[in-house]
Amino acid sequence: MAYKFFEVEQKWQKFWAENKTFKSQINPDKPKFYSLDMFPYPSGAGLHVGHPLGYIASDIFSRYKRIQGHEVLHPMGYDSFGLPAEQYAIQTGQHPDVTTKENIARYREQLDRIGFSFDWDREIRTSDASYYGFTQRIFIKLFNSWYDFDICKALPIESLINIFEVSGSNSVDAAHTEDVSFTADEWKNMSDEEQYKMLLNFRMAYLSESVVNWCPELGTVLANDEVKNGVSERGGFPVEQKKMKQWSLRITAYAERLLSGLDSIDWPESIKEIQRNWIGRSEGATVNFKINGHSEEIEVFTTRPDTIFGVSFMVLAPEHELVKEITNKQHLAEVESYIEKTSKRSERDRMADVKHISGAFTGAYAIHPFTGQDIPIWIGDYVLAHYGTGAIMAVPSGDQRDWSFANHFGLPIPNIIEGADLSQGAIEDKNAILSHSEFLNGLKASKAIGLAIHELEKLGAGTRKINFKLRDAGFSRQRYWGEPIPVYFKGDVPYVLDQKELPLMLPEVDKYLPTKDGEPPLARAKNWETKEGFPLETNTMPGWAGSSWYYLRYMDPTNTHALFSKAAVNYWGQVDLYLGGAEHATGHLLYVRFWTKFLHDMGLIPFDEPAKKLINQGMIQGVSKFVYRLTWTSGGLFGSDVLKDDEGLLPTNGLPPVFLSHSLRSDNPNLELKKSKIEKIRSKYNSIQKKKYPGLKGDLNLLFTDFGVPTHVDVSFVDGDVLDTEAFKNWREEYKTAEFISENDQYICGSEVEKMSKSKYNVVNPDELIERYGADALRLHEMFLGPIEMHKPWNTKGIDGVSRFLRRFWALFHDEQDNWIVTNGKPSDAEVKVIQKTIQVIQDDMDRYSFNTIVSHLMICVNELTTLKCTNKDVLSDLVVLASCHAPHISEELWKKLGNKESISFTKFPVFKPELLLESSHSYPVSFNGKMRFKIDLPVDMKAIEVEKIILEHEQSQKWLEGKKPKKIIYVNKKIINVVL
RNA sequence: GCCCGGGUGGUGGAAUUGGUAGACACGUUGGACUUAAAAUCCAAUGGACUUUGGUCCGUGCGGGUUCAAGUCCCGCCCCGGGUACCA
Repeated sequence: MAYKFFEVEQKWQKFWAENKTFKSQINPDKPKFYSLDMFPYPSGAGLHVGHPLGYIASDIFSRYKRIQGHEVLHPMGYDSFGLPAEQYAIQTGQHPDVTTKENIARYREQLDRIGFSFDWDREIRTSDASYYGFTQRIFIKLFNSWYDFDICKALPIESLINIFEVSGSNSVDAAHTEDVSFTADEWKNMSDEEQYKMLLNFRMAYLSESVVNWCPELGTVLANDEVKNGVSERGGFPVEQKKMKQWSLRITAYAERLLSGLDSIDWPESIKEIQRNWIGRSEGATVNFKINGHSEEIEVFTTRPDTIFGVSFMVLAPEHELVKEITNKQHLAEVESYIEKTSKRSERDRMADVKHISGAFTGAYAIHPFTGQDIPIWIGDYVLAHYGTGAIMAVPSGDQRDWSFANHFGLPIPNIIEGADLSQGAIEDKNAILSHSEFLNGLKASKAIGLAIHELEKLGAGTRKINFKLRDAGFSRQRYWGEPIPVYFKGDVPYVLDQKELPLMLPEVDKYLPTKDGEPPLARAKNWETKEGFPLETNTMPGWAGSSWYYLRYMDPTNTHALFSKAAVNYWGQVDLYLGGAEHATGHLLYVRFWTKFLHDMGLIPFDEPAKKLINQGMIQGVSKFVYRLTWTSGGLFGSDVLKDDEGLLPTNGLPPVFLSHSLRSDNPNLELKKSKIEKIRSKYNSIQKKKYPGLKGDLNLLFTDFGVPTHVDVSFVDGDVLDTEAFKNWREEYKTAEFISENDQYICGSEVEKMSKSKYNVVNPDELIERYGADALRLHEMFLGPIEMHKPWNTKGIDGVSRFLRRFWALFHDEQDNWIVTNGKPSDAEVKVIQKTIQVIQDDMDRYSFNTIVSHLMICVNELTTLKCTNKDVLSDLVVLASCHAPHISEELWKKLGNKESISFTKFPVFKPELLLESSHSYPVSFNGKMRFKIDLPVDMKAIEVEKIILEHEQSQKWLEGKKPKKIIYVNKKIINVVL
């Protein structure tokens, strides 16, 4: 009798749910372990086999930590605010809350079937008011805070007011939007409203008119990380630059800490690298250039102040605020037309057109701080307004872009590099030696940079400066389905709601679209104002708001007074293992670090990084299958060379579609086969058509080189590469009469690895696999596919292997009639060795998150115990525990049958006893000059000198020694012997 | 272009940190059991020679270090990801 996975799995899933087996609590007697999955957005499509991959891995590890004696927090929830539900609402009028709840129910059902050890009592949903009320509370905290660069910490805004009152703005280095300067007296002379407005410049959440990524198609702005290649990440719609008043969070204040914090966490190097690039720290200097005939100065940022003597012109971004000021009359027309031209070009056009050099001369000149020479000031779109200061000093000898610009416009290229040839391009090498550079002559960049800054500082013309690419995070979305921002306006001035008024509930609206005047959907809500009648903010928060702190809420999900209790954060602490996709590198994973640092500064949590260890699970790709429909059978009127009557036109409507098997697509070597098959179809078509259209003259002329149009076919109709033609015919009405040009009586499909998606019909649904093979088999198989971090195509065939393993596992405990055959008593030495070896390797593999190799070792163990005909209870008990993380259902059942009352989750991981593995003899591989030649069995405790003697006298050795004496004999771990000749 | 990863049988992938390359599985082939199929079990399975005892070659390519290299070093090629006038 075979193992009946269906009953067993249902039984235990029910048991775990009813007994709340995986409930976690603050337990000071036990070490804690927090294992977290990135919570899903509940989309309408449900789960495919790719989704649970990470959940299975984290579940395995959670179960492992549990039986290692940890109190494990392993929660799950839903990131349930988001665009798709809203798009669906716009189309159907269905409230996003309704669809979201339906989708969640479906997700839950699917998740439950896989046998996860989640503590469902801690479930959270970001779209629940009981959750987003606290997200709003964090926003208020951000609004009421400022960042002090002197102590590198965010502080309550009151402390900034104190500083202003005592010593004005200049004694403090506060993160800010606009440069301002005032004394304590000036501050005190401001009205309350003036003071309030001034503070807005320093808050961690601030409102500003800024250039944003506007997506007209989606009707909302997008964050930088939501734009890929100039189009929206979701939907791929074009994105424009637009000036809008919107909320931003001052993430740039944390740039330095976000960067240095990466060194303290065990995250994949690739993610850290992406974040480092995104933050984009560069060290250099700002240099101020005076302008001939103007009072203003131009400030530039450069990483190479050492090349200052190579400056031969300056370039401002077309949007630079000084451009209009300094352009003289002769050049005004040209400059204005250039600005006009560049402003029309979208970000995307500019990106596509990098090599085209353009610019215009303003007619103004700057003054070199050291030489006093005149430097022409140009504008050009290769200088970006939003990086650095929006202006550069151009050094054509040391920067390729400056060189190209100079070359294009015939500007001088002064040489400041010893022995350099500048005819082909700039010399960017930092090891080059400087010349024609006064006090920097003969130096390399490494020395010269510091000296140049020093001299600039002496002149008051520059200062050391660190610059970041990271931009503040836009926080307004013109959307309905998101957290309302808890802000109201008195005139133009924003005020936050009092904490007591939270949650600010999402209002009902008649439509989920912007208003006629282009206001966001919330503007449609009735009475969208405070009790006093002040209008509320109509923007909502972006998708990443709720996910930036959810891991903290899991610790204390039902707390109604606070985000979480002190006791809970102190006990559970950081996430120990965080599993999720790498696509969130510059989004979620950066924002969650930002909010964690902020909440840490507020004294709410004792740590300032969210997760110690991060693993990115790879994507499971779909293997799409294709059929190839002969072009002339795709219906309609054909007037091509392919199909002709005398008039050149033939109706092919109603003729059966014909599909060409994959290898017949190529002419060789199957051309003859293909010809004869197509010939058959041709005569058949002719006779049908002649009957149908009696007046038809001539025959169909068919080309044999028709390769067929590749068409996606549902992967469930394909076994290996062979198409189930009957299932295919029943798929769609138009295929009912389909004919197939097969090879060896089989229709072979083509295939390609692609992302899993509904439209490609390559989605493999976990439910069907569970029905057929069981949840344990699915879990084992997903792990067995390969290392967790790797992208890999889904391969259903392999699931037979783990399915067989489960049957063999079951068969260790049962005879053919399913009778229990486990025996008490002392295990044999061989049995002990097998299980001890397995305990050792599985523990090692667990500790390095190598979940795929554990499956192999379980298989090896079961195979070896089967060979030994092991029925010993102690050995088999250990084995069941080892298997319980990957295959919990079958293990739980066997555990019960072994006579245990409690769930296997409450047992202990088997103890590895190395002394039980000691061997009395060992098989030594013997090599000569590194090449393995033979093996020899010898006692382990034999002395080295005796071993050498035996080996050298061995008849096999004579061949290699040829009578000579060996130079050296090398032992590796006393196990491998290499004889050096 | 720049910055990260990676290239191992027909396939997915092992190789505990320089020490018996190809574990484990899929697939394929042959066999057993069956009226038959499925299921199950057994055997073979990197390549080339071969006197059947073995021998040689093999981890993208070319060099190097070492008694010993998939692993370390140098120079290429290819694939995947990130990023892109970032001064």
